[in-house]
Amino acid sequence: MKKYDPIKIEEKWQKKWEENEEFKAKTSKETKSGGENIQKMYLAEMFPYPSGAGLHVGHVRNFSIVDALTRFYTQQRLNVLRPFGYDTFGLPAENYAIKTGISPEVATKQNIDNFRKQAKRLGFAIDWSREINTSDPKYYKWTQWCFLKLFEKGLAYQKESYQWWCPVDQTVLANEQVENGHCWRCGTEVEKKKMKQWFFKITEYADELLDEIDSLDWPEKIKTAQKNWIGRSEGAEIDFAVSGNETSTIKVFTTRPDTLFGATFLVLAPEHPMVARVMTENAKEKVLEYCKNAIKKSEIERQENKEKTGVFTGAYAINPATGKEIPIWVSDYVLMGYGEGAIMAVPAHDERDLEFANKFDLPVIEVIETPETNDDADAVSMSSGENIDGKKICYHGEGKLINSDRFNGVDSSDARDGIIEWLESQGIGKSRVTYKMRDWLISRQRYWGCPIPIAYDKDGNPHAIPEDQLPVIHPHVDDYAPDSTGRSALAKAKDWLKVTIDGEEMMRETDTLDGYACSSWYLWRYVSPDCDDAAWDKDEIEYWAPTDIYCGGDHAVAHLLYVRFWCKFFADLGYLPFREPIKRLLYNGYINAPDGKKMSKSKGNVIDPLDVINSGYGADTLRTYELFIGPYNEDAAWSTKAIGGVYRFLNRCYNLVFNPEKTVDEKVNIVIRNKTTKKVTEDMHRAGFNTAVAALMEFVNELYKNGANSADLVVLAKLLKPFAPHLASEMLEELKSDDEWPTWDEKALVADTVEVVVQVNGKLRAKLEVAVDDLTDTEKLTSLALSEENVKKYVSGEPKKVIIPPHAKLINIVA
RNA sequence: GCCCUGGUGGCGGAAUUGGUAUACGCGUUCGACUUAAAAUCGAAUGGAGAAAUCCAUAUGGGUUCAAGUCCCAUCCGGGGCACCA
Repeated sequence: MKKYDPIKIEEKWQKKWEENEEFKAKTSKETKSGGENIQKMYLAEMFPYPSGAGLHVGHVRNFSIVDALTRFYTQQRLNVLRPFGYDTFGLPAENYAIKTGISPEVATKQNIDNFRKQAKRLGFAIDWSREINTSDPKYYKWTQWCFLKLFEKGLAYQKESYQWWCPVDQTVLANEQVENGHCWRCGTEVEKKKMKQWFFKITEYADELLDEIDSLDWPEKIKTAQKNWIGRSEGAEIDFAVSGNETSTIKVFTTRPDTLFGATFLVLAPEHPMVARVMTENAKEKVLEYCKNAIKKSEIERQENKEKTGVFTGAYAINPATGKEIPIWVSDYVLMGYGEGAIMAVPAHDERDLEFANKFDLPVIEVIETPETNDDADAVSMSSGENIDGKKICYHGEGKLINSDRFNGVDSSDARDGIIEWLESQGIGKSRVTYKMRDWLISRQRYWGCPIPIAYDKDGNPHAIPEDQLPVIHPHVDDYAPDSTGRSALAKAKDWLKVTIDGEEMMRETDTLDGYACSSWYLWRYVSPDCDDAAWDKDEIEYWAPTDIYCGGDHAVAHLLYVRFWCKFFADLGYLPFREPIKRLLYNGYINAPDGKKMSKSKGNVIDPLDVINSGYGADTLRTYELFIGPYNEDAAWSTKAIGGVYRFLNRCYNLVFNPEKTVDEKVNIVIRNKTTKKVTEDMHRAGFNTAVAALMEFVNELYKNGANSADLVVLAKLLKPFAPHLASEMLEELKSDDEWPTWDEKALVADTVEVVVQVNGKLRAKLEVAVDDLTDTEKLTSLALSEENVKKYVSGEPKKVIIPPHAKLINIVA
C-alpha cells in the first residue's frame, strides 16, 4: 500500500520542471525557424506588488486560474506564454524605508525573492526566463521612453490646477485613486491643493475607449464601470454675454439646449476665473469669502452638506434666447473640472437648479410640457403644482416646448437640434461632447517611483532628457522622507539633480511617475524582456500580442483603462499592430475569511497559503480547492473543512493508480470517460473550473464503483493536470503516458439504453429504460409510456397531445 | 438617485438551447474495518406524510404541453458611479 505524500511528490516535480526549464515559451523566431506554424496563446495574471507578507490566498486563486489555463493549452500543444513579474515601485516600500531605514531597493529585492520562492513552491507553469521588475533600470528605462513619446506628441503635459492631495502620504493622487473622498492607499480624507502637475491626456482617446468597450470579451460589470467612468454626454456649449460688459462672455455646457428659454440664472463654480471679473464692488467681499471657503472645503464636506449654498455676484448675463437679464451666482454644486465649470440653471427641469432657485427665491419658468401620460410618477407638472409630499418636483423628460417663442409646440428632441442650429448661426454656441473622465494625473511627490525624464532650464521650461541618456537612474539617498516643501526625497540627491542638455545646465524633475504608468505597458515587455534597443521587439510583439487571456481581481477602471489608452497611443505611433491590448478578461472574486469578512492582519483571520501547504495538504490540494470553492468570478469564504474534501479526492486519484484494487474490461467506463473528457474540456474553455473539478470527482467515484483500467486512468490524470499538476505528473509517469489533452468520441457519449422520463401534464409520473435506437420511434415511446401503470392512473382515454422534444430524454403527455 | 450583478437544502454551490431542480463538495446520521480512535470504505440526507402523494429555486402575477431559466411588477443582498448640468 503506497501512501499519497504530496510534499515529496511536489518537491520531485518542481525540481524537474526547474531543471528542464519546462515552461519556456518558444520565441517568434524559434517557431519560424522550426518551419511550423504553431498557434500561440498568451496568458497573464495582473502582476503582484510583492509585499513583505508574501503570497496570500487571493494571489493563489488568481495564479491558479491562469495556471490551469496555461497547462490546458500547453497540453493541447499550443505555444504558450505565461510570464511573471513584479510591480515594485510604490508607497508601502517607501513608508517601510522611512520607518526602518532599510532602503526600498533592499526590501524590494527580499520581497521578490520570497514571492518567487513561494510561487515556485506552488508549482506554477511560469516561464521564469522572462521575469520583469518595474523598479529595475532595464525596465524603467523603457517606462521613461514611453513617457517621452507621450511628451513628444503633447499627450504628457503640465497644468496648474486644483488637485487631490493626500496629507498623510504627502502626494497628489489621480481621480482614479480617490475612493469616496479618501486616499486609496491610506484611507485619509484627501484635500484640494493648487499645484503644477504632470498629466497624460487620456481624454484624447475618450471616444475610442468608449466605443470599443462593447467589442471586448470582458465581464459586463467592468465594461459598464468603464463606460460610467468615461461618462460621455452630448449637448451644447453656449455663450452668455455679461450684461454691461460687452467684452466678457461666460461659456456654459448643457445637455439640454432645448430648455434654453427656461434658463433663469447662471451658476459659476467657485474656482471659475470669471468670478473675479464679473462680481460687483458691493458683492466682492461676500463672493471672495464664499469662494475661499468652498475651495478649502474637502469634497466630503461639500457632499455631506447637500443643502445648496451660494452667493450672488451682483452681475447679470443675457439669456440669448429671451434677451432678458438673468443673475449670475456662484455655488459649489457646480464643478470646475466638468464642462465649462459654469451652467445655465433651468430650475423648472433640473432638480438641483430647482433646489437652488427655491432656496434663493429665483424665478422658475416651465418650458417643457409634462405629457399627460407620464410614466414617471415623481414627475409632476410645475403648473399642476406639487407632488404627494407637497414638494415641487421638476419634469426632466421629453415633451413639447412651451414659453419658448417660435419653438413652442416643437418636440424637445427636435428643439435641441433647432436651438443648436440657431446658436451656431448667431455664432454664440455649438454642439459639444463632454466627458466625466479627466486627464490622468501622473506626477507623484514620492521617492520610490520611476523618475520622470524631464529637466528644467533656468526659466522653468521643461525639456525631455535625450533618449540616449536613458535611463534616468533612480538615485540613492539616505533619508527617504519627503521634505516640508512637498518635494520628494529625490530633491536630496544634490549631484543627481544637475544635468546638462545641449550644453545648458538644467535641474531634473523630482516628481516620480504614478505606479500605474509602470504597469501600463508591461504586457508588451514580457514578449521580449531582454530587448535593449527597444521597449519591445517588433517581431515578438506581432507574434504574441495582444494578450489572449488576462486575469485579475482589481483595477476595474484605473489599470484596465490605462492599458487600453497606451495601447491606442502606441498603435497610432506604429509601435503596436493592434488597438486593444486584452482580448479576454477574467475578473476573479476575492477569498474571504471563514466568517465571510475580508481577511486582514488586524482581525487576525488571515489564512496563509504556505501554512496550508506545509500542514501536509500540499500545493495541489490548495490549488484545486481554490478553483473548486465556487465560480472563479465570485467572492468565496475560506472553509477549513471543505479543503479536506479536495484532499480526499486527490488521495482517491492517487490510490486508483498506485493501489489499484481491480482492473476491468476496457468498455466498462467508456461512457463516463468520454463524458468527463467533454465536460472538462468545455468547462476549461468557459472558465468553469469548479464544475470541471466536480466532473472529475464524479468520474473518480464511478471508477471506484466499477473498477478502472489504464485507459481510464490516463484520461483522469491528463484531465487532472491543470488543477493538480504534480500529482497528475506522478500518475502519468507511473502509467507511462504523455500528457497530451485527450479527445472524446461523440458516439461514445451514450450508453445502449437510456432513461426516458414520462410526464403527464408536466408532472413526473414514470421512468422508462429505452434502447437508444428506439429514441426516435415516437409511436413506440408513446405506447411504452401509456402502458405504464402510474401513467394510466392520470390519463383517461385518448391523450390530447404527446410531446417528445428532440434533445431531451423526455415525453410529456397532455391529458 | 443611476448603472451593473445576484437571491436555489443546514452550508459552498450545480442545472450550458425553456425539458427529470438540488450534480459535486462540506456537515450530519448509520454501517464496515479496529481493543479503541484517526484514516479509509459503503449507505442515507430539501420539507411534510405510514404511504400514495403533495409542497418547495426571494415575493406576486403572466406566457407555455413544460419555467430556477422567458415577460411584467415588487422586496432584499453585493459591487460601481454619484451635485457631471
